Amino acid sequence: MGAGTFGAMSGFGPGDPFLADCPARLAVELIADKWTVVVLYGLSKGPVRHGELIELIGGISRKMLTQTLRRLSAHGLVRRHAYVEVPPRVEYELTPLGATLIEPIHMLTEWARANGDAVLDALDAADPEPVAHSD
Amino acid sequence: MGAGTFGAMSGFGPGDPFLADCPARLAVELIADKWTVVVLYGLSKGPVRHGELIELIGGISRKMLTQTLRRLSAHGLVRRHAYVEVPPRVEYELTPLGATLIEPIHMLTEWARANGDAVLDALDAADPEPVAHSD
DNA sequence: CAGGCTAGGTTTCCGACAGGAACCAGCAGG
DNA sequence: CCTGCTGGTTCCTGTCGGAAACCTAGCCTG
Repeated sequence: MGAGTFGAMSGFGPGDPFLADCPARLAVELIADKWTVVVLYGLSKGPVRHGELIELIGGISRKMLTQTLRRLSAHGLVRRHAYVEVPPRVEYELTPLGATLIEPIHMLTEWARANGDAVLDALDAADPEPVAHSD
Repeated sequence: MGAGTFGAMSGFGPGDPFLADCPARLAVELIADKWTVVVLYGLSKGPVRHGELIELIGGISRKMLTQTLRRLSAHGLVRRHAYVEVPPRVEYELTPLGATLIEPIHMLTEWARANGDAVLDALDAADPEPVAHSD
């Protein structure tokens, strides 16, 4: 094959986070979750309690919040601090490793803030009537 | 997902991609998919065929690839080129809007490449063996 | 003293979705 | 004639997400 003429497949090497056997794929799939990015973003401002996250995020169930936080904790991105009080108080905070994830996530959310409108506009143009129930 | 009108109380403003009613949340949930990031990354080098993506990604089924590409196409991030040939040839490429997503995704994958090892290490430390019951 | 409250977590049930495999279309070649 | 190549769709099933109820455990209130 020519040099650089067909650049579609030539650019991917064993270090690319694209191939199935690359460890980066695992990390990408780690955060490629419905709630992971939102939860991490919610923790970016400092320690937050369980109930605070529930109300803050809006739409997540207790089960999914606990599950997501447990997974992040298991991956070393979040630290759980359970105070032995009554009523029980549990705070979650980012670990230094988790804090490094805030940067790319922030870029992602910045992109969303800048282009979310264009995405919704394209979605509206592609599917103009999602309300039409003219069956 | 019911985007209820929950009142946010902390330092998150109405423009934050964190609240349920923020359009950026929609965009974040758009890419918070198991395959979306990987597919977009696969398209970042130029037009790619359907079968090429299948082999390149490794692990994705035809259905999920088509579904993911259709969704990205509906959101204006990907453009589909179907050549009327035999055997049929279909190429997908990023739109300019989709190309702007490559930057944050690249940051994400760079983070994954840099910290994926630490994540796996923390995962290994947190769950070394499920038979260790010191309790 | 009994019952309810708070706050985090878990369990159960159910609906939706991801995923695999088989099938379809349409022409070329053995 | 029958198979194969390529992209896509449909069917079936396993798994996952979501809602609500239940649990713990101390304190407050009646």
